[in-house]
Amino acid sequence: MGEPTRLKAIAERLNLSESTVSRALNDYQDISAHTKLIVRNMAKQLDYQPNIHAKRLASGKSETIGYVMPIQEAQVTGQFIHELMAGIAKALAKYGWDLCVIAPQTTEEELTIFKKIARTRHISGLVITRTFSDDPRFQLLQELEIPFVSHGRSQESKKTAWLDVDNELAFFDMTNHLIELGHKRIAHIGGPLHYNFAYQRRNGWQRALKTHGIKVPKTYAETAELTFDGGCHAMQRLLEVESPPTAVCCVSDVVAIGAMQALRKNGLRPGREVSLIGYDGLELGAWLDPPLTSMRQPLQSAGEKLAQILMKIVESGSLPSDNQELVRASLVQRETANAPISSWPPNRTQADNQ
Amino acid sequence: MGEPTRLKAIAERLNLSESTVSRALNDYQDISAHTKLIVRNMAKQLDYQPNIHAKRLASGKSETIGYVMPIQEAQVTGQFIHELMAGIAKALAKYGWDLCVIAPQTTEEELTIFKKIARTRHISGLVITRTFSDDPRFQLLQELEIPFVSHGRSQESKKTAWLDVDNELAFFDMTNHLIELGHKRIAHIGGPLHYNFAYQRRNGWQRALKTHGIKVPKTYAETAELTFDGGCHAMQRLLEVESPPTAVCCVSDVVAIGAMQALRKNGLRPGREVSLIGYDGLELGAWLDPPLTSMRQPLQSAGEKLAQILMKIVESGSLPSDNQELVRASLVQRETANAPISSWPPNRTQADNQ
DNA sequence: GTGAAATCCGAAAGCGTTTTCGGTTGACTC
DNA sequence: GAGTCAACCGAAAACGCTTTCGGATTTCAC
Repeated sequence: MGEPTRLKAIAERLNLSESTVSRALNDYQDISAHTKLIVRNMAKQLDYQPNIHAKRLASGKSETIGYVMPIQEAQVTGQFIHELMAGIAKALAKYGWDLCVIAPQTTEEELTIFKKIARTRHISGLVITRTFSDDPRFQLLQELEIPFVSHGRSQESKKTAWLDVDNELAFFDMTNHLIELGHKRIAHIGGPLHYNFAYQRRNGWQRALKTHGIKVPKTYAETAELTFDGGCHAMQRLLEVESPPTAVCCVSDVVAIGAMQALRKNGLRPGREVSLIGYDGLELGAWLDPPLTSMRQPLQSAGEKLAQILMKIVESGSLPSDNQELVRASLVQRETANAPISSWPPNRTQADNQ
Repeated sequence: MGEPTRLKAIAERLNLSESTVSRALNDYQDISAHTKLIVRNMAKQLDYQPNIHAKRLASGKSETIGYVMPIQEAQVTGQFIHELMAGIAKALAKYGWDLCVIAPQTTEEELTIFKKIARTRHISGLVITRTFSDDPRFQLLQELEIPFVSHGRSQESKKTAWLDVDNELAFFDMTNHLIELGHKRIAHIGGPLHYNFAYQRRNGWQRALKTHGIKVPKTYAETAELTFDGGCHAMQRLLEVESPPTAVCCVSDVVAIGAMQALRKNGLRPGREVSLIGYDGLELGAWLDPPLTSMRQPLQSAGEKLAQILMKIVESGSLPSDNQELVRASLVQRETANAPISSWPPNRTQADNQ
């Protein structure tokens, strides 16, 4: 392909200095419109692409943002991550920025990498996901003065930029949907509360119940690992309480799928005896029998927004005003959320039944 | 955090020149062992991290490889991509290389990006996946002299580097497994043949049948889109042929899951009347009822190997000897592949039954 | 017609590395 | 003691861009 075109080549062809050409291409104010025009035309003609390393060295900017890919701990996060990354990459590409993937194996390694980035500055901003209620990354990144935006909040994120789904509202909506279907015995299978979203989701469920004056036994607030087995066990426990629920709000689709399994093992059909709603809107939920009703948040657009927020922060050097955004999840109606049936629970009392 | 440490700082502290320090850190032969030692110690003490842009500019190397993230076309590729990327990133991190994600929206855009990379050279090598039998990328990348390695082969990949699972062998193994269970009426739901792997997988199935002298009607070779619906429809067609199969080899898990659905709709249970084996080993297969038997290829290690092969190519400037590698998939035994039962197919003839 | 301001561009100094090319030592040979 | 050869290290030139600073024009007001 021969040597790539350099600034010098353009300058020589046009009898201009390299600095003029550079400023013309970067749209400086002290270059005449005419000069800009001929420079740009020549650049296009020669298919000029600046040497990115020279540019970044000279300008001190890296135009690269890093995405911290979560460790392969929870299940089926792949789809989630893929969509989010696609969105991020898309938005960055528009501005010629690069997306660099960081895949730490442990939390300690992650923090070490942050420190390294703080010194090298070859990555000018980070997108982090999978936030915890008590997440050490927030403080460290602020100390290191690394611009970042998180997908999901933390207790530490009062003054940092984030984009999050309104988990509380999502579960409020979800629970209301079940109430509208006629359910009163609505349980919740939540996640470990060190996940910030688990905390919020449980709150949304509780608020909906309270709003409608529905009281449920304490045993209806279950907690599970965010896995198939976790959901399965939690559902099993719910079936063994004195008067089991007629509907369950699950913290994630995977947990819900585990819960479905537990129902089947007990000879019950999801959506008949016990309604179930998951969260994540995984497409695989549609392939189950019966297909899983769920809540879905937009991921690709979330990725795009994350990238935009972060680029703003990097460029301005400070937090822009609209640096925190809450998006609303929407219901994906499939077949596991229906009206309660009279034959369940078997030992149902008259009072419950009214 | 203050200014980062520069080469200069180390040089001044030790009364050495910058060039000596640089060469010491890069392990040049003309620097004494003693000097190297003190330089390295000082570098560690000052927590020196070279400015990557200066380094890349001066050396002309970018130490960055790109991963072309497939477009969101087929389903549940997310998990697949995630694992592969994790492997790639892990291997690269060991050598301080960066992983840059490229997410083209269309095939044309992908090719345009390649051309741009060829000029800027800010990415020194590419990993591509989702290869097609007739894949234009291979020729273009060779023309542009961009080092690359593919996950999966193509007709064009005779002289390029790749890592692939032995699809043919996998389906040979898979089919043999069914034969050993006693099946003779073994069908295949394949994918569109412009996918190279679809072609190979079908061949593996055919070879196993031929090896055992088993003849099946032409109608047993089904083709489906790589989606849930595709699998569902293909299975439906298989159930409608004159004497339906007792077992089906599916080109992917998603297709197999679709096939399961079709079976259920016809009142049949996967693994009882009709055995089913998928391919990909998705963990979600384990959550189905019944859990889906499948074949699994190692992905994380594949990612690592891809990275290693590519780094070698980039560094050596030519193809190393071991630039093509075939890995073997292994059976994930779950519950949809069992011995045939006598009551199926309903109109079974004596000859079939022996 | 003069001075000031505005407009436009070039020279040159970086940015922080790598790498080539010589030069200075000291050891070793005869 | 002159010459040879390693072994080490420093000077300086890249690498290709950005950005500051100042200089040359032109424009404008008076």
